Formats: sequence, structure tokens, C-alpha cells
Amino acid sequence: MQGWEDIRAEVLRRIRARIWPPGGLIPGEEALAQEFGVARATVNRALRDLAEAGVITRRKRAGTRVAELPVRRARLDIPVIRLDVLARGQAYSFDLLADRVQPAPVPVTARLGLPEASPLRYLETLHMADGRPYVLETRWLNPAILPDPAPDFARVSANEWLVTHVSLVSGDIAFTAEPASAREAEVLGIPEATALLVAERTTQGTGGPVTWVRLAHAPGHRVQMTF
Amino acid sequence: MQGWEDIRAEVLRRIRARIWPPGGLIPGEEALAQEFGVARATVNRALRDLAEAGVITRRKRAGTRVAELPVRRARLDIPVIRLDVLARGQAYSFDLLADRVQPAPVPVTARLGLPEASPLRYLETLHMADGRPYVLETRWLNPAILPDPAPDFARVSANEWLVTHVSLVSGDIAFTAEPASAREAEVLGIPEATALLVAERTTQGTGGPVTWVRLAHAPGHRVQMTF
DNA sequence: AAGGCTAATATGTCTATACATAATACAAGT
DNA sequence: ACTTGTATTATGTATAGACATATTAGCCTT
Repeated sequence: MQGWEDIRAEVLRRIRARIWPPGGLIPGEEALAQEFGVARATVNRALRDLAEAGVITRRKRAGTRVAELPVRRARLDIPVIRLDVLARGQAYSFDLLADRVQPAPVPVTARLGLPEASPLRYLETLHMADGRPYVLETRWLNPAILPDPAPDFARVSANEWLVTHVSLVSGDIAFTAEPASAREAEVLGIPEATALLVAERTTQGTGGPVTWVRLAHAPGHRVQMTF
Repeated sequence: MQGWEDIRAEVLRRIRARIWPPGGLIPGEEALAQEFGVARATVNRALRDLAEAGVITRRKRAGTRVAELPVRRARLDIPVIRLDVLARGQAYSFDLLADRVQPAPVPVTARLGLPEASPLRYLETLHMADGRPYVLETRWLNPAILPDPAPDFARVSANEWLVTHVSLVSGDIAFTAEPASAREAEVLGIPEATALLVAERTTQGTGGPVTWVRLAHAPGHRVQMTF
């Protein structure tokens, strides 16, 4: 025993117990290593983990301080829709409703950091579970990142192709609740203005902006995360 | 150069380039260390990071393999509502609409892992930004985790008190879109059946189940995450 | 063939030491 | 006073070597 996880636990205990108050400086790695009778690397491992968890903030020379407000972090595993459906024990299928190149609307180009009205590939895909509408995917795709013989998105969904073939570096997701538009109501087979859980995602790759997606989930959908 | 981030980048490149295909075994740490001319610990750091990111899976003796399906992970910083509002440059206030102890409904006790109809503290809080409804918080709280002179939730919101005083160990959040109920419509000052973004959160602490919360956000609310 | 023991092996972690890097404090020069 | 350079210091990372632990392959027994 006296592994890095024990060190982490003890440090966390002292923070919770207000022995080291929020915003306060805690002893340096060297001091803690000596106190606990372990190597500095072990203390470093423990503190690095706590910093990742948002419990403390660390800066060179300035030392380590207890975070003013402990932020709780939850992790979302962004699923490939096909597997998400299969994991529910349902059969997966999808329909490519639209596939054309056209100038993207301003909100899309703006978020991707592309010039206004850039011609992007527009894809509309209806994902289905057991033949019933599951998610309506609306996607704008930067054609510059596609290989020359472009993949056939009628066979492999764009979603899945991108995950396995493009090395994404960063992005963001936002969840909102929106009333179903006339088009969404029709495609998903639900009454207009039904409350829909909508996810909007922007992703940037090493070779520039990749894609902007909007996922309108069928009613009742839950996005689950753990921490 | 030749730091652990360089090693990580090179390993990632080979995975993307299909040199090490999905599901395939990659060379052991010792071998990679030798190839890159670094210590094993450095390779370990790089691979551990990739494992955390979900790109590879590692098991003792079995070795390291490329994940079949690279899962993208996004991190959500669960905000303390007060700070969330302040960050938007708005004034924060809240109203404690209800505070009583009563037997909790079955779905709540079930999720918390408590016996049916356990008496729990029920709190209903309306959080406001610039005096306008922001979030309606509905909370069931396990009284067993509270200190003897229980905190005054009319002064410090339960949300905030818990974050700073209870060491939570695990929990889960789920987001859904739901039509506003009559009560929610009234309290939030919106038409009934408006699409609401709802977050449901269950948290477990070291001393047993802590709380179940439902947050009904005002229309237009976005939950933002990055990866 | 089935089950159980054992040895081999890849990852996990710790130690001690060293150098790198960033941020600060302080002194020197303008 | 203001800027600039420099020393100091805490964290970040690297190294080599060692032991711990989980898991598997293969052998051995029944």
C-alpha cells in the first residue's frame, strides 16, 4: 500500500475536511513525498489525477491550489449510432434522404470557420431502430477532407466513415430541446412541435474543419452519462 | 523532443494509417521503447493516455490492442448553477419553493437504491437569471448524509452546499427533451407543452445515496461540451 | 476431454535521480 | 516609475531498474 491512489485519497480527504481550504495553496510535491514517505513521482501522479478531475489547479512555480469551486466532470461516450441501436437490441438501418453539394448557410460556415457560402456536401440521413425512426441526422461536410474516390455514404453512413477514417482533433457538442419542425415531424412520424432532444456537433480535424451535424432524436430519447 | 506526446502522436498516426488495424495487437511497451529510443515509462505514459481517450484497450499479459471502434469522448463540466448564470453576465437569485420531508416516489428511491417510500427531503428551487426563470430544480435528498445542524437551504442552494461539502463518488446524468407540465409552465412562465431540456442526475456518495435531481431548463438553454 | 496448477509475460506501479520549463520575485539599468 | 534581465522555485517529464499483479498458455492430472 501507499500507492498513488492512497495519496490521492488522503489529499482529497484533507481538501474535503477543509484542512486545505478552497483557493488555498497546498504543500509542494517534495514536502508531501517526504511526509507520506514515497517518491515525488508518486505524489505527482496523484496530484496530476486530481488536477484532471478538476479538484486542484496546478501551475509551475506558483504551486498547487485547491480549486475554488470543485467542478464535477461527466464523460459522454459519443456513440456511433448503428452500435447505439444494436446495443438496445434493435435492428439498425438507415435511409440517405439527401446528398448534394450546395452553399452552406451562414451559421454552419461560421461555426466551422469557413468562408461564407462555401459549397459543402449536404447529407440528410434517417437512422432507424427496428424500422422505426430513431434519429434524423442533418450534416454539412467539408469536401476537402474526403479522399478522391469519395466513399459511398449510401452504403456506409457518414457518421461511421468519419469516425474511422478522419483523425479528429477537437470539437464541441451542444444539447438543446426544440419543437419538431414540419419536416422533422413528417420524417420522424410524430406530431409537429413535439419536444425533441437535439444534439449539434462541430468537429475540426488535422486538415481543417470537418463537419457540422445536427441530430434530432425521436421522442423519449435519453442521453446518458456517468461520472 | 521525443517526449511522451510525440510517442502518442506516432502511435496514433499508425493506428489511423491502419498500420495497426482495429482490433489488432500492437507491439509491447518494451519493444516500442526500444524502437523509439526512450524509456518504457515514457511509452507507458503515451499508451495510458491513448487508453484513457478510448483509442486502445490494455490488459495485463494480454497486451495492447487497437479499439475496434474508436469512441469519441466529450467532457461535461457540471456547473454550479449560480456560477453558470454569473458567467453569462447575468444576476443570480433563487427561490426555495418547497422544502419538506416526505416519502419519495418509487422511481426516485429505486434509482438511489433506497427502500421504497423512504422519507426524503424534498426541495423545489427556482433559479433565476436577471430575475427571470432559468432552471426549475426538483430535488430529493437523503437526510442521512446531512450534518446535525442541517444547512439552511434558503440561504445556500442545496446544489452548491452539496458540491462543496459531500464527497461524491459516482453518479449519472441523463438529458431528455420533455413538454413542460402545467406546473413547470406556470413556474417558468411559459406556455404548457413547450419543449424543455431536462437533466436528471443521481449521485452516490461514500456514505450512501445522496440525491436525485431533475433540472428543467428554460427554453433555449444549451448544454455545451467540448472534446 | 475436462479441470486445475504453474510458469511466462505484458502491463501497472514505485524509486531515485536528473534535467526541462514556466512563472515569479527581485535586482539592475534606463 | 518602468522596463528588462536574472535567479529562484514548483511542477513537468525523462531514465533505468525493480517489484507487483493480472492473465494466459500450456502442461499435468484425473
